[in-house]
Amino acid sequence: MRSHEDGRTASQIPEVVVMRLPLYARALAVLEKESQEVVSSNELAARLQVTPAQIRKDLSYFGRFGKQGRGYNVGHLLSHIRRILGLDRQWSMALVGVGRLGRALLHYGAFAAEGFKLVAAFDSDRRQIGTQIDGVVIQSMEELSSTIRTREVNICIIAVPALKAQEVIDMVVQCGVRAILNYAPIACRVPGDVCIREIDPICALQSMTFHLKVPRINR
Amino acid sequence: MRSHEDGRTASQIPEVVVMRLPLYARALAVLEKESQEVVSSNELAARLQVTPAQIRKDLSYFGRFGKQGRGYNVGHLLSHIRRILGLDRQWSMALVGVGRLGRALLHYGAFAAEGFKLVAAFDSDRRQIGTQIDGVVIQSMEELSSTIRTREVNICIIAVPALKAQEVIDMVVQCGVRAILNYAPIACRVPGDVCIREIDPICALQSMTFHLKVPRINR
DNA sequence: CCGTGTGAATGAGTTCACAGCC
DNA sequence: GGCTGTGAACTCATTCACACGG
Repeated sequence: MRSHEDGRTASQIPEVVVMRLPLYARALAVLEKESQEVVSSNELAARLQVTPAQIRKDLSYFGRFGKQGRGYNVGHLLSHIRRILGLDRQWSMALVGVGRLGRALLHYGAFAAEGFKLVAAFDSDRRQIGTQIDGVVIQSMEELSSTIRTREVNICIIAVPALKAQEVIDMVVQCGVRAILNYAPIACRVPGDVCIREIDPICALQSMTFHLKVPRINR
Repeated sequence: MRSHEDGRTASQIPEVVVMRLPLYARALAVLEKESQEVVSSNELAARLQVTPAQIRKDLSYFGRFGKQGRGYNVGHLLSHIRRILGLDRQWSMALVGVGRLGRALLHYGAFAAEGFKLVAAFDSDRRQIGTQIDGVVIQSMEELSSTIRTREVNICIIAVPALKAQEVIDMVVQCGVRAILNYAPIACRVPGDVCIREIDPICALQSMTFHLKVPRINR
């Protein structure tokens, strides 16, 4: 269904592989904190509940990081993966929609801890504009375009009601944002060169109940 | 020919298919609200950014819901999907971990609106125990086991720190919970008959930066 | 004609299995 | 002996294309 090639951007690395790298990075960070120097694909796989072959194959897309007979140096592999993912720098994010969910996200410390800095927040509610949450001043939607450009925002978090989401997404895409973390429960349309990830707990719940439905045999 | 919705064996339906059904349900609910009576796989696909064949194939795992030359009756298909997913009933959830994130989840109205009722909340922080948030009294971890059983909790939401998550998950699994929505940033181990879904915005961000990394050519 | 339902064909992703190196 | 890196084999998922029914 992908509309058409835009050659240049189209990475030949499977998206599933890219999505697993952060998991590897996280596990390696734990090992590093535990002062473990070397890890085998077997050990890493056991921690992550995947197969060792999966890890080796995934890594092989990017280079040869291991030593035969020994395994991977934890620190080296971690910094390689971080560089591959672009985690060796800070990223600037803007939040659109400062309702309950948006406020919770503004307070959420883990983004900054991982190098994702929330530098701006926007809402259409006049009463909120000008107020400050965790050091971020809430701005009007009219200011969105100029602020995103001047503050060089790379990523937008969408936390507006479903009905407004597509419109807001179109706006931020128009401003040159190419990565969107979408909390709105909607299947939205973005150009092929824009990356979007959905956070949708309702869908997650609704797909789990499919399995619960069947009555338990041995309780 | 596939076994129909009430088979009781470990489902032979691909998990990807199950995970798409909630999206179909959501789109159909919108159409129903718009008073549209009939929809073709083509139209539905256009709304959801998937292929029409995908939708038809997915639905064919569960039965034959359409009419040739016409399409699907919106209301009928929606109620079929809801029944397939087990959304034609209420589900009881418990929240473990009432930190900032947990509190935000307790306030979140959409769960209840979709038939997922938060009936209990647990935390290890003594100061919080006994206090009430949105009608739910926060209980101690010691009460978890008995409350989950007496209140017949089907689903647990995990919102505890990463270091505590596996331990808490083991506890709730021990209490017979077979569905877990995990907000803790950890790859956790559950028995094969337990369904778990991860909500992990950090991973989502970290996999998007892979694509951002490449400098934009035409800004 | 139009659109579903579905085998068959294609494509993507995972696992196997082993050569090669430490 | 142990473990990586990787083509080949295999499994799983998506798309095609068309027979069939409204």
